[in-house]
Amino acid sequence: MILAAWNVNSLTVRLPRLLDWLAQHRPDVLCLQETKVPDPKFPNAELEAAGYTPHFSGQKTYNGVAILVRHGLAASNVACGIPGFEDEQKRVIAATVQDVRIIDVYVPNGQAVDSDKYQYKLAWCTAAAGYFRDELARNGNLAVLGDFNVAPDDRDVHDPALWAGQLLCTDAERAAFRAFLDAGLKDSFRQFEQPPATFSWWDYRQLAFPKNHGLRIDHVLLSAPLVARCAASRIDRSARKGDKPSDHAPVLVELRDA
DNA sequence: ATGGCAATGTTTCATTGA
Repeated sequence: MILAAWNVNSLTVRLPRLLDWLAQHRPDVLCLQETKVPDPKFPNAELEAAGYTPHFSGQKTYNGVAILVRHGLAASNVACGIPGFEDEQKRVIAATVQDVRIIDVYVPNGQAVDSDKYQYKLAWCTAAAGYFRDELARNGNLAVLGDFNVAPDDRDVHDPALWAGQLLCTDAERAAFRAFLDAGLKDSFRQFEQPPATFSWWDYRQLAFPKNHGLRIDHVLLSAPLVARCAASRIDRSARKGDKPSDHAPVLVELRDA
C-alpha cells in the first residue's frame, strides 16, 4: 500500500500536475493540503476520471485538505476537524482505508514567532496530539500525513544557523512535533537511511530549489505496527521541478500487507 | 539592510504562506 502527502498550494492551479503525478505514481491514498477550494468547486469529475475518489474539506483562499482514494479501495469513517477543538479553518480530514486509519493534517504556519497565529499554531498542535492519541487507542494502525510546518531537527534545515530560532524551527514548535511522536508515532522518513540535505519545501524566491535551500516540513508519521510494515519512506523532489510547481514536494511511504 | 515568488480576492495592491 502506497500512502502519500502533498501540499499542492492551490488544487485549481496544480490540477494538471496532480493528474500527471497520480498517473505516474498510482498511490493508493494521497493526502492533499492547501487545496484552497470550497467544497462545491472541488474538481470531483477530473479526479474520478483519473481513478480516484476524493474526500475533502475545503474553503475559499486558504487551507483545505483532501484524501484521494484509488478506485478499488473503500474509505470509511470519514471525519473532518479535531473533535472538541473549534476551528473555522479546514485543516484536518481522516478516513479509514483497508486496515489503516489515515489522518491528513495541514498544521498552521504560525506566520511570526511573536504573533497570535503562532499561539494558535501551538494550541492547535496540543489539540492535535490529543486527537492522535485518541485515534491510536481506537485503531493501532495509524498514519498521520501532511504539512506539519515544523522542521524536526537541524538535519531538516539547509542552514541551521540561519534558521535557528526562526519560525518552523523554534524550540516550542519542535517540542510540539515531539509531542506527536510521544502520542505513539514515529517519523517514517527517519526509519531509513536518507541522503543528507533531503527537504520537502523550497521557497519560490532566491533560486532556493536549484540551490537546495530547503526545509523538511512535510511528514508521514506511523504507529509502531505500521512502522513494522513500512518498506520505504521518501520525498519525490522531482515534483518540484518544471513549470508551475508547488513549493512543496510529495512524501511517499510504502507499507507491506499485514 | 532588504527583498527577491506565487496564489488569492479584497484585484492594478494587500495578505498570506514558509
